[in-house]
Amino acid sequence: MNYWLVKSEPFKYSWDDFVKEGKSVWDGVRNYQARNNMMAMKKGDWVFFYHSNEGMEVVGLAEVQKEHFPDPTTEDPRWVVVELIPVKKFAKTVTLKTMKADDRLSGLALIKQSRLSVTPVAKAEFDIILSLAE
DNA sequence: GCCAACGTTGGC
DNA sequence: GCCAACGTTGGC
Repeated sequence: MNYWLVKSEPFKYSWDDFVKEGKSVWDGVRNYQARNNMMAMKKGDWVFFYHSNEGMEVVGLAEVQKEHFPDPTTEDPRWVVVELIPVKKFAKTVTLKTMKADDRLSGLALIKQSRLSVTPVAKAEFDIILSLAE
């Protein structure tokens, strides 16, 4: 079981859009590192849903429903997508500010590589963020 | 709106 | 294969 974090700009695709649709094919990723992370996702892995730009906070938890398959939005065979389903919206969102202020989260890939749209989350980090969300 | 960080492209 | 130029992302 692995843990991840995906970013989305809420005015493009928000948590509410995600819940409304009931699932999401995570397409449009055009970065090798992010792609590699998606290829490492397994069905049942948990994924934090983070709002970038506006909000800058983790808003909910998703689950990997389908492991990687070719990105239907491009002919280019290099790119893949995964399918995610919403699990739950957090009672309390966890802001970037909060995570940055927490020493235990100083190694978080989200913080170290702020431009990467799909990042891994260590189990310890996952547990900490989850505890902050309740 | 600015700018730092970083990835990609293309000329040599 | 190097590196300058350029584009994009995302925090502030």
